[in-house]
Amino acid sequence: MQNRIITFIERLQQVTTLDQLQALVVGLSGLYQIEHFVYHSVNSAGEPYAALTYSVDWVDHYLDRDFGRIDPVVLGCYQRFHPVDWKQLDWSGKAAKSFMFEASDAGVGNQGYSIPIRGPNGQFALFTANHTCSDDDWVKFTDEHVQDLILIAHYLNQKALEIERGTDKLAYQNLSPRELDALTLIGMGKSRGHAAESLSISEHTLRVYIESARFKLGAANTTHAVALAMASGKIIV
Amino acid sequence: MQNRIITFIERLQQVTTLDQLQALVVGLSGLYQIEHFVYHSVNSAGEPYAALTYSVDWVDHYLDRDFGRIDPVVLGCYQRFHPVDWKQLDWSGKAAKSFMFEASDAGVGNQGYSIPIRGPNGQFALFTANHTCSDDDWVKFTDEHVQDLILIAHYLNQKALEIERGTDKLAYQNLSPRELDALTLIGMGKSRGHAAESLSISEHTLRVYIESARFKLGAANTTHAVALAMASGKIIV
DNA sequence: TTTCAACTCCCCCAAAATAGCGAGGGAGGA
DNA sequence: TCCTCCCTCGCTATTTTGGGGGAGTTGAAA
Repeated sequence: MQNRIITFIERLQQVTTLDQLQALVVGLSGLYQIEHFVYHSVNSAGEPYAALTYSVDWVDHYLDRDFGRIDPVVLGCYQRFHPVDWKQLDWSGKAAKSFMFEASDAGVGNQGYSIPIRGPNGQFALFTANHTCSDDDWVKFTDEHVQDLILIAHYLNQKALEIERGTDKLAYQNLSPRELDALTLIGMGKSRGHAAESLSISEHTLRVYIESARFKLGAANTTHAVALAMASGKIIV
Repeated sequence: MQNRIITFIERLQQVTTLDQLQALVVGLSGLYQIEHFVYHSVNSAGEPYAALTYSVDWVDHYLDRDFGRIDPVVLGCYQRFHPVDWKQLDWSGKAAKSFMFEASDAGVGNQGYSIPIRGPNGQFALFTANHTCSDDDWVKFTDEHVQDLILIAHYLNQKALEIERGTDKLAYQNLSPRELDALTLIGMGKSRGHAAESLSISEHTLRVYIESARFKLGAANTTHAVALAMASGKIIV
């Protein structure tokens, strides 16, 4: 069934707004005869965006309760590269279990398959197929369509980034090489004094870099600056 | 020609070492009748790895001269998500031009198409197809095989990460819920006092969590602890 | 040419974090 | 039962950071 992915790409090419992207994802549901598809993304500024077929109530509830911090799908995929079947995830833990029940009540199917996608500047997105069926049927579906799903995830994210870039108004500040060096060393656990020594500069100069980086990142303190720089992929410790 | 990607995946499944991955990439060259394929990756520890068909001399020269810092392909792809034809990149600039001449002398073809791929913890990889031909022929090839190339890039990176993960020995310490809460709030830029307030505990108690987390993570200070917890996906700020 | 951003260095002092010593109650496993 | 881990709280002294002043060089872009 090569035509479905082609159909999808043809439809995708017509898309120019986030609303249309939402409609496209809803259309996927019909195309593949799968109950739910979810694309959701968190960009470097921490602004979330989603195009999905779940009920509005469930989405509101999810955001309201900040379920992103306990959802095993999100937590599990964040550290993975390869697509993951929900059965492989860690659903033990009280929070995860009660989350699962709530999700189930809200119409989320028992089977899921999620693909993590990452863009520049620490952007992270998930593309999920969700359905209600037996384990065997689900394995059959996923085995048959992994490649389609990977490509759809890729193209969806590409389009989402494309649309967002148009509307992206935050003049994002680039950190200078020295600022990055300083943040990296501090993030590796060195004190200002030691970090300065490593860079062969005075402790004061290092402090200037940290302060400047903090200012550019809008961080409240050094720890925050390191966390923001890491989250946006600017530094790796 | 759906069979080629299937052939590739079949071959990939036999791969268990980095040497075999190298051989697989060389094989791609024959499979698609393209002069060069390059997969190269930089993991979170900053260790590079590459599987490619360029000459050893060129690779050595490239590494020796630290061309990764001026190569327009690397620089351009680092800020992009979508695959990019080399013609779209910025080849102006003295350094880029002389790099291009050197590459050309070393047997690198005039046409290129590169796909950026990103994994967890800031891992970044590039998959490139390189050939010598006319612009028209190249557009024809890329148009026809984008999907194959995207999938190959994805699977190559998946395999590379899989092989690498086998060799990673990071000791896994579990942080308690309160420790995670504390680290998360601190990572979001709160001071100890405010974080304690948010958790409705005394500032002292919060301090104990941070210290305990620091100890478990083997971190030198709070900033380091937050950085380590983020890098290992334990917290999301 | 001017301008601007990045890089480098110095002072002082208040605020915050770290390091050391404690304590006790509750939940769960050996 | 005992032991261990988690959660909670207090005190004091020392070290590290943060915020406020400055000032000079270099190199690239406008």
